[in-house]
Parts: sequence; structure tokens; C-alpha cells
Amino acid sequence: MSTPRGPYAKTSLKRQKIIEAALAAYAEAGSRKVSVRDIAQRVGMTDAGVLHHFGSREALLTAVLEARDAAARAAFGETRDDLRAGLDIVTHNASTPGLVKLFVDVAAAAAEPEHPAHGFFQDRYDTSRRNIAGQLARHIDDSEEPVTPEPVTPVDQEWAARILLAATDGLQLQWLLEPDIDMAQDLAALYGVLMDALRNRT
Amino acid sequence: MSTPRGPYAKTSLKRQKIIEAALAAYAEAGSRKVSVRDIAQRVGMTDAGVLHHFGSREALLTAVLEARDAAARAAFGETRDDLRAGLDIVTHNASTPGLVKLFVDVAAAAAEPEHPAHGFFQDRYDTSRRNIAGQLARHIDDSEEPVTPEPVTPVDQEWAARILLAATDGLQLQWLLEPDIDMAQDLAALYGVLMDALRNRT
DNA sequence: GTCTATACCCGGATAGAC
DNA sequence: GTCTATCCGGGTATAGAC
Repeated sequence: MSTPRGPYAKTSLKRQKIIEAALAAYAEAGSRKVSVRDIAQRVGMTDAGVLHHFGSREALLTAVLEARDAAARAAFGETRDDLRAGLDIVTHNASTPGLVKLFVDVAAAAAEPEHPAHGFFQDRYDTSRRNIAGQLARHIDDSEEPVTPEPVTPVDQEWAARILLAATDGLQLQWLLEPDIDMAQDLAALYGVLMDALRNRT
Repeated sequence: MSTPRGPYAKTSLKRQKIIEAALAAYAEAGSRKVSVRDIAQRVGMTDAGVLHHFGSREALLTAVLEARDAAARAAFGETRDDLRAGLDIVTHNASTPGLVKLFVDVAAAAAEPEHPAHGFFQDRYDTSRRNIAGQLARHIDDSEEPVTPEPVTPVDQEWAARILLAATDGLQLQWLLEPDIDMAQDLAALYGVLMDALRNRT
């Protein structure tokens, strides 16, 4: 006990390196599968060494997603679920297919209650929904357009079809974590709103 | 020819039994992982026997999803992507979490171009989008409401938040298969439409 | 507190017998 | 066409070195 440091001070540094390696691995490995050994090699360790810091592969991937969230939050606006920041994040995601795949992958696996990321995703969706809803409520009475999309936004049938399908798939993801959600009802409402938009804007 | 050759019709009977077993396994397993051995046991075979008919686990799961699609098509309306049928299917999905998880799971994995389900999902989204877009276009000039949701459809901030998040996640799924999709632009348009709806209906 | 070495188990894949 | 046997790779648990 020579130089006393915080209980997690030193480990967090190594954890950070491992997480960075995992991020890099997923970013590069466009389509190949990433094993714990792959990540370990990048930091010059064995797989057991890596697992020592995270306990399991799933826990490691969960930590990676948390780190990615934190990085996004730091990069684009402090208020994580600000609508403008959300669009910026999506735009940024479009440059990292590997990480998007990682997200979708873990999100699917996290449907299991025992999965280490289960709580993380539940919380993530919960707070995101809350923040977005609050933001929307705030902007309802605004006269100014809060989110100004630079390019022209096309509102046509093809766009509506993409949105309808996307909402269906995405709602399934949320529903797996929160079974109270009424997917069909939500989609029916969306359908009505989209039809109105198509009728008015064309 | 009345007796088709090739790997599709010869063993189709056994394949069918295996697919049914896989469907049952995923439906029951709720969210636990299903191995090829699990499925094989249900049909009184070994895993090697099952693999002989499909080549790989991934190919088997792809076949399961195709069968599920076909079954849904048969059960709810002939025109697969009819909007009403789509809602019915979603409602039905809400009773089978295991199968929903299977879908999301394979959809994520199918982002890889080498995955056996890659083409399947590309085609599925492509035709779905086409059909839905056509259906929407047809209904724009209709005076009657084409899809009548029985329960009241709530249009509020919480609903809009769920939709916004769902569309984000779902668009990522489509984008992984079709990188030409501009996620941010689509979402910006959705944001505008949702804001309009909230302003008008509240 | 960190890491290596090792051994274990499970699951998917493959070869060859029947 | 299906089984048995086997292989292999990946994740995991443990012991012990530093």
C-alpha cells in the first residue's frame, strides 16, 4: 500500500483502453465477427485478462455501448436527448456501420432479462422517451422551428413507407423491453398522421 | 413437371417438420437461446441430421423466418403488405415474444452481406416499401378511412417520443441493408410531421 | 489488483459409416 | 438421408504468477 489510489482508479484506465479497442475492432470489422480474443490482441492481452475487467463478453459489449453513448453525449450537446443532437448523432452513426450493427445486435440480445444490457436499454429508452416528450411539449407552443433540417425534407409515399416499416421494427425493440407498449395502436395512430401529412403536403 | 427436382421439393416434408419444430421452440423458449440440438430433439433427430437439410444454423433460421412470413401472409389477407394486414400481423406478433426476438436477432445478423438472410431481408424491405407506398398513394384520394383502428389512437408527446425513437432504430436496420437511405433526413421530416400533428390535435 | 496459463464446456460444423 | 464420431472455435471458470 505504497501509493494509495482510488479503488477503481487504475482499472478504469485499462478498461478505457479495452473499450477503445473494442470500438475500433467493431468499427473496422465491417462484417466479420468480433471475438473477445480479437479485442484482447489489440491491447496486447489474453482474453482472460480482458474478461477479468468485465466479467463476460456481454458485459464488455454493454460497457462499449455505454461508452459510445457517453461519447456521443459529449460530442453533440450536453442535453443528450435534445432533438437536434439526436439528428446529429444519427448523421454521425451513418459513418460507422459496424457500431450501428453492434448496437442493434446487443439491443436484440438485451431482450433477455438476464442480459447485462437489459437494464441499460430499459433505462436508456425510458429516459430518452421522457426527454423527447418533454422537448416536444416545450416546442408545441414555440413559433420558431426548433429543429431546422438543412436539406429539403421529402414527404412522399416512399418516405412514409420507410417510416412505417421502421417504426414497426423499432417498436418491437421497445416492446421487448417494455411489454406494456401497444404496438398496433401506436402504429395505427402513426398511419393516420402520415396520411394527413401526405394529403396536406402534396 | 409434377415432380420438381432439386433440394427444395425432395426433402420438403422433413424440412417442413423441422421448421415447425423451430417455430415452436422459439415460441416457447420465450427469450432463451435455442440451439440446433434443441430443435433436433423435437423432431427426434440429431443436430447433424437437421443441419444436413439446411447446411447451417443461420440458413435454418432464415428458412424459419420465410415460413413465418408465408404463414402470416396466408393468415392475414393475400396482399401481404396491405396496411390493415400489417396491423393485424403486429397485433399477432405481440403474442409471440420469442418469435419477435428471433426476427430482430436475425435481422441484425443479416446486415452482413454473406449472411444467408441478407438477400431475404433486402427483398423483404424492398417489396414491403413498394407495396406500402403504393397502398398509401391509392388511399390519398380516398375519402373513406382505409385503416380503422378500433381503439382510440392517442396522439400525444409520449406517443410521438416512442415513434421517434422507434423510427430511429428501425431506420438503422433498413440502412444497414440499404445504405442509400438518408436516416437523418427521413427523421427530420418525421419530426416536422409529428410536431404538426401535435399542434393540430391537442 | 492484474494478468497468464490452462482446462472445460457448449455449440456448430464436417466426415464417414450404415 | 440419417446417425455416430470427431473436430474446432469461442466463451467461461479457476489457479496461480507477478
